[in-house]
Amino acid sequence: MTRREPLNREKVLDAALALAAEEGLKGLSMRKLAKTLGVEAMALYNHVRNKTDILDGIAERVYSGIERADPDSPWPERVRVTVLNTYRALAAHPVVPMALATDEANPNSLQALLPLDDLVGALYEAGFDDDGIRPTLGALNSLVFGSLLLTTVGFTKARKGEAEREQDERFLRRIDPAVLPNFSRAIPALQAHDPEPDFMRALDLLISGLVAAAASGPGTAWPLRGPARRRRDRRPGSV
Amino acid sequence: MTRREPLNREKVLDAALALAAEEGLKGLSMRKLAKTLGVEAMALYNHVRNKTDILDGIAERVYSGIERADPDSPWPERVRVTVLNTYRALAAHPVVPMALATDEANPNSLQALLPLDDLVGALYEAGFDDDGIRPTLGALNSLVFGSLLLTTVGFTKARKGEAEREQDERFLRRIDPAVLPNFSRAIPALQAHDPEPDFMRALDLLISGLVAAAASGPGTAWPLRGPARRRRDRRPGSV
DNA sequence: ACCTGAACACCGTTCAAGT
DNA sequence: ACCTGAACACCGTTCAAGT
Repeated sequence: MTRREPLNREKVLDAALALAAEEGLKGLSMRKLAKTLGVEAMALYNHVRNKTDILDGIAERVYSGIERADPDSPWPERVRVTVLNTYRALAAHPVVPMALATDEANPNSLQALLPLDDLVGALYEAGFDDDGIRPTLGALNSLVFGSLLLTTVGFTKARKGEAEREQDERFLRRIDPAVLPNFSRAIPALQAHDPEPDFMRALDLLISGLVAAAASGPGTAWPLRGPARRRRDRRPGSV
Repeated sequence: MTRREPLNREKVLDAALALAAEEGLKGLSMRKLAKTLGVEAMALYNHVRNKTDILDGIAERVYSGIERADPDSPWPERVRVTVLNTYRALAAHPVVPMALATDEANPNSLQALLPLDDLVGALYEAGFDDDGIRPTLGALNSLVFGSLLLTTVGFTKARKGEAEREQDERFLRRIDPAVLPNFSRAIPALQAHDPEPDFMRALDLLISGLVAAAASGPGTAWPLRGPARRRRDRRPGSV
């Protein structure tokens, strides 16, 4: 198989994204990737520093594809749209959140921070101060990553999955309603659904919490506070 | 080095937890694990089915160490304490959320589902119906996993970290306040903090959203709904 | 019953060598 | 300038062999 044009970084990243979509993060190896490009593994190192560089590259690509929200919309809507668009971009390429979570990739382009900047701006406008920004942003980011990882999990095996699914079935049948009364009642409702609508509802739940916190102003921004295992009537000074 | 007593499953799991705490999920290999036990890698297979079995085993251990909430406390407090205790148990052993996220482990003991059962019970009591349980539980789970993964990330490198930290510094200095005005303003506030208090505040934010949704009753439980990218003046079914 | 050595099929990466 | 082959230091796991 002769190749007219030589390889380049963009072609390597294209192929990496395609291979990862097929086989997941584990299946994305330098050797297999090279094979899809009709080349030996070592040839890749002429166009890419190492595997981390590839993962950083695809993360950067996916991040820069995030649509930005209308800057004139009210802040809760801006939060909602920014976070949802981030979710959508990452959900389309599950390798990226996976690689970020395992620290195999790191977001390292400034452009990728634009949606984050929008988010921070919306939160400032909502009235959160510097100390409220951090946990609030953390909540939004965690929701995105957590949702992606929990629903994306096993997406590699998902297609092989005959035996897997049967094992899950067996596990569910072993559940004793006497020991797990609530969970066993919820099992039918917890079966696989389209993850995006569920994410949207979860996000709205969180945003309604943000709205309540913003409305109550500083000092009372976090209801329901108190140390975890001790009862306390006083609420130690928040924000 | 002579050993009086032979190995057993519990000792293997102990050593695995210890090695993973030192070296992270990547550092936990069968060969290295065997070495810490003064044995060859292949000896482990007499006590454990394979590596997945080890990861399942430590996940099960950590999960069964989750303290349960007082069943007589009001439902929002029960949600808060259950989720917080889950967070704490997993935060003490970051390999576990990591292994679950990468699908290298799967929770497969019924006992591990007890906290989840408590959570579902609290949500039913709050008035969520079957269709509301799923996204609500998803939001709580996602918050826990997302928070753990985002703050745990790089915990392996964290101790090596001189060069790493310097690189982060350089990245932050490259940020142009003209292009990322909000984010650059927030940088000081976003610097590393103790993650647990931030998690608690994020959780309280979400719970206040749950309380609002529960109070508004079925049918209007999710404020701020509406399609993502279209502007809308009307807000369907707000609280 | 428990452990080991050699082997197989994989990894990422380096280095000298080819064109 | 770009690619390759051989090699190094790793993986998880199987299998026959040792005690």
